[in-house]
Amino acid sequence: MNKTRVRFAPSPTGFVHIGSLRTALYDYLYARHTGGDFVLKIEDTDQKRFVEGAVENLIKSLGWCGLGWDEGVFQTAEIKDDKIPVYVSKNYKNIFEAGEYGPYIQSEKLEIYKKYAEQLVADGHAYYCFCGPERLEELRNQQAADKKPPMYDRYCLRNISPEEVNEKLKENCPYVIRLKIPENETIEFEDMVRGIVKFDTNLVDDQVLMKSDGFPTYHLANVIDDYDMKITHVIRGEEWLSSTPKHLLLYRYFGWEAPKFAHLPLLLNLDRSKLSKRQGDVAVEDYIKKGYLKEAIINFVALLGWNPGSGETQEIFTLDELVDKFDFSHVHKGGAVFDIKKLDWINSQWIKKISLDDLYQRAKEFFEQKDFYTNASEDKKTEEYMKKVLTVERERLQKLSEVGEGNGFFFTDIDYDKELLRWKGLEDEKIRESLDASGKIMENITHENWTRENLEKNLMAAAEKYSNADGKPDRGRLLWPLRAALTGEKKSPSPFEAAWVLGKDKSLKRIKDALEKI
RNA sequence: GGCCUCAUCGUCUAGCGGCUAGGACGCCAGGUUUUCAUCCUGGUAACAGGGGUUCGAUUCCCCUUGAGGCUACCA
Repeated sequence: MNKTRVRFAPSPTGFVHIGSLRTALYDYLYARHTGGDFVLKIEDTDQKRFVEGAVENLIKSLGWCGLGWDEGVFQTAEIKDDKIPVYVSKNYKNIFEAGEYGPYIQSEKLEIYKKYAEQLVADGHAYYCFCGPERLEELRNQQAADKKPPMYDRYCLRNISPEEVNEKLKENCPYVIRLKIPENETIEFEDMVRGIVKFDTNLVDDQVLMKSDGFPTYHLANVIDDYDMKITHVIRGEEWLSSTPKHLLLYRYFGWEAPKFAHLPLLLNLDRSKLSKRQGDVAVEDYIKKGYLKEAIINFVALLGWNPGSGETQEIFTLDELVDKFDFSHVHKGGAVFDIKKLDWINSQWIKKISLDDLYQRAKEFFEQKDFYTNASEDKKTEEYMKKVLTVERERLQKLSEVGEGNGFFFTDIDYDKELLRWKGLEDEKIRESLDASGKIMENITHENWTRENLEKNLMAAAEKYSNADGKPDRGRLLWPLRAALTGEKKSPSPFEAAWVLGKDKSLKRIKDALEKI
C-alpha cells in the first residue's frame, strides 16, 4: 500500500481558528499513526481576503502547538531531510517551501490551474461563461421568486457558439470557467466517518472553476493540489461535504484516482451553532495568551469529536499517546460544543503534570505582565524564588494568566487590618502569644533546614497542643494568625508554604510586624 | 425553500440486540483541612417522539421533530 499522505490546507485569514487546529491535529495524528507524511500548504486564492503576515502567523501558531509537518511551507530553511529541495517562496517574504511536489502555495501555481481548466474545456467537461454579476444576481432573484434552487442556467453553454467564445476571448472579455455537471447521475462515495453519501447531480450547480481575476476557486485548486502532492486522505470539516461531488467529478474528468475523504464534525458554540467569534475566542493565539498550555489545548480539542474507545477512562493524553490511539473508527459524526470549563480542568491537570522547570519557563512571561512582579525587588525575580512560588501555586492554577493572583504578598510588602490576625474572637494578648510561639519555633529552624516539611512538622506539633473549650483540637489558634501575618490575605496558601517561599528572614520580619500591629 | 449530515446526562462521551445505560467536566453534599485550592467519598442527571423488525431494542429500518452544514467569481 502507498504511504499515507495528508495535508492541512488553511487559508491565511490572519489567525488559526480553533476548529482548524482540530483538523490539523487529526491530520497530524493520522499521518503519524500510519507512518505517513504531513504536508502544510496554503490556500490563498481569494485575493480579497489576503491578510498581511497571516502565513507567518499560521506557521507560528501551528508550530507552537507542537504539530510538526514534513513538507510544504516553512518559516525557516531548516528541514531535516536534506534530500528535499528547499526554495524561497515567490510570493511571500521570509517563507520557504520544501518538498518535491510544490509549489505549496496556491497563488504560485496559477498557470498550472489555468492549463488544467482549459484542458477541461477542451474535453467538454467545462465551459466559458461571460455572465456578469448583474445577470447572475437577477437570475438568482428570479429563481428565488419561483421557489427554485438557485443554479446557473447554462446560458453561455447553450447560447454562445465556440466561434463567439473565441471572439470574446480575443476581445479580452472577462470570463469564468464553469464545470459542466452531468445530468441524471448519482455521485456516491464512502466517507471515512460518515459511510456512504449520495448526491443527485441534477441538484449540483455548475461550479465556477476559474474566476475572472485568473485565480482558481477552492474546488479546482484543491483537487489539482491534492493530485500534485499525492495526497491519499483528505481530512476536512463537514462544511465541505456537500461540495465533494464536484471534486469527485473533477477527479474523474482528469482521470485521477480520488483520495479517501473524512469529513469531521463541526465545533459548536454553547447554543450549538458553528463555533464563532461572537460567542468567545476562536483563535488559537487567544488561548495561548490566556495561559492555556499547548498540551491542554491539544488534549482538549482531540477529545472534541474523537475518543479512545470502549472501556477507556483516560482523559489526559500526551500528543504521542494520541498518535498511538487515534483512528477514524472513533471519530464522532455529530458536532461538539466547545465547553471551556472542561478545557480549564484539563489545563489545570497539565499545569500539575509538567516539570517545575518547564512550568517556570512558561510562566515567566505571565509574571512579567503583572505589576506586583515588575515592581518587585530583584531577589524576588530569581529563578529559585519564582520556582518556589510556582511550587505552591501550581496546585491552584487553572491558567497561567492567573499566576500570582491573590499571592502578591510573595512579591510586595503587605498591609492589612489587624483584625485579620484574630482567630475566633480571641483577645489581642492570646494572638500575640500565638504569633510569639510561631516566631520562636521558626527561629529555631536553620536556614538549611528551612523546608516545607520541617516547617510543617515543627509548627503542627505546636499547633496540635491547642484545643478549644470542648477539648477539640484547635490548630487554627496557632496557624491562623501566623498565616495572616505572613500573607496579609484572607485566603492564601498554607502558612508552611508561605513561610517556605518567603524565607526565614522575611517570615520572622512579618511576624514581628504583626506583633507590633496588635 | 432545496440538498446533505447529525441526534445517549447541562457539556464531552462509552455503548456496536440482552447493561441496575458506564466514565469525565460542571453542579450539590460530605471527608481531609487554619483559610483558599488540591485531594478523597458519595449524589444529581440522558437514550427527542412515533411506528416497525425481533423472543428482546439506546443499538437495525421508516416517519416525525429538532439541530447543523451547503446552496458565491469565500474558503
